[in-house]
Amino acid sequence: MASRHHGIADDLRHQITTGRIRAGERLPSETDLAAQHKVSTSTLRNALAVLEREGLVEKVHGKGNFVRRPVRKITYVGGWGTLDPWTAADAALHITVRTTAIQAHGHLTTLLRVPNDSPLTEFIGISYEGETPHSLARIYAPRDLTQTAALGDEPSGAGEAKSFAVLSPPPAEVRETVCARLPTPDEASSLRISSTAAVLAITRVAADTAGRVVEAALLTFPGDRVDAVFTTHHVINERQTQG
Amino acid sequence: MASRHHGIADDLRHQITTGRIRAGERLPSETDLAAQHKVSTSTLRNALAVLEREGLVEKVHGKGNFVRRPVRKITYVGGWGTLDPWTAADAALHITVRTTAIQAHGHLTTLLRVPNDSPLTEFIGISYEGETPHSLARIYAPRDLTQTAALGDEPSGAGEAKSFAVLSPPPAEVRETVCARLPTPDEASSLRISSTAAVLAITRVAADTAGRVVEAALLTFPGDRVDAVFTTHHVINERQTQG
DNA sequence: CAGTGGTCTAGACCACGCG
DNA sequence: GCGTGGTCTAGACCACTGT
Repeated sequence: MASRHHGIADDLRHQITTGRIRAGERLPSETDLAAQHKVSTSTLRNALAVLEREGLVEKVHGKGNFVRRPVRKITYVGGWGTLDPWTAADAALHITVRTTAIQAHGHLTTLLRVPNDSPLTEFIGISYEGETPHSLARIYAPRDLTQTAALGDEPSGAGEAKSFAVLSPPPAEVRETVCARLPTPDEASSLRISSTAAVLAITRVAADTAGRVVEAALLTFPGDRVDAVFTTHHVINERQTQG
Repeated sequence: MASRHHGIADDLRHQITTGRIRAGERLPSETDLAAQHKVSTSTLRNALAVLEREGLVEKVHGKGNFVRRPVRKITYVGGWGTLDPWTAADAALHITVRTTAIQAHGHLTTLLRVPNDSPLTEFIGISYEGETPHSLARIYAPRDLTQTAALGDEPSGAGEAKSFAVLSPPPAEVRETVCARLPTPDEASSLRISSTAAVLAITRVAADTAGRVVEAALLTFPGDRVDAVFTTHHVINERQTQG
């Protein structure tokens, strides 16, 4: 055994995965667990930290440690998925969106290729599957493009969850930059994940045929809940999907 | 200040980013730092853990805590980049590859769509920029396809570093599944990153026009060193890059 | 208020790297 | 052997949640 706390983590993990302790249930208090395993509370807390990083346990200050509901893997489909973007057409998804009028500044001007202070619409969204958050989105678009087809600010159901897409016609070019990192404290609490768990961050920039950027989306997903898939078709003797 | 150890982390981070302590240098011993900041060693170690997660500090058992060289961001280009895959055509890259003959089993049979025990060639590679590792690759291909154009097992220079591509002609379809997670202990030590830092894992499956899988690659990158970029072009009235 | 987790202490002892 | 980080202890005290 590598170390005492890993052994305890193994034990608890076994109890969780075999259903001895069920999803949503509270674990015994850290004091009790420490006593049961005859270790100090700090050692026991290290064991819990392992499980928390693995996404098996959620700690709630003042209440206890809870077994997380097993993850349902979601697939983000790249390239402005014309198919349903969450794959989870069946999952009971619901989304809350807040819309704000803002002005371009900082990175946004670079992403959208617009001058400083140019008018934008900002959409901030969180999607949930039941109680569990699965994504955070901040989407920006030039304001003159968001008059026609706009995602309403009312919560929408599963079928409409078009990857937070704001525009109806697929743009000519979509460029997605994917990055793995630890969540900011804000993201960790919004997504209810450990601040030491990995998140998948996607920056999606969509442009029309004229090269005008029509949307920039900053998407964040818990790493243990979503994979992103990108498919490229190469036509004979021709590359067509490389920028 | 959120907590004592965050304050100390802030202080040390400031000293590092302003060059007060330079890249590659060793920090004072934990005992000394604890004394300087008038905290217990455990608190000080928590502070260092913060910096380690941020990728600023590398801990080496028995030797000390070292300031990591600042990251040079590398871009992985998706879709079987026909352009240079690392973008870092200028970076002093070098790669070591180990080639083995193995037989398909478990997940590999699914990925490559071959029967159990069918003969494969396995390439295991690590690429370095100077001293710093920046990718791990395990590549599998049916053995009969690896006779002709094979990546030599000799270290190769920057220009040749075709994203560990084993085959010369671009395949008809490339499907890349991207995922953010914490590294396995093996990956953490191979990549010399904290086991609590995020990695970007890409599973790339390439098929030819007949639908035969010609290569499966399992790639792992330190999250703080690489982004992956995927570009999709939609031709008018037609989607052509969606699977 | 009682019960929970969160932070911190001041040590002990072990494991690793290097001369 | 000596200096380093790694693990662990047995507490104290603080902060949050519920009644």
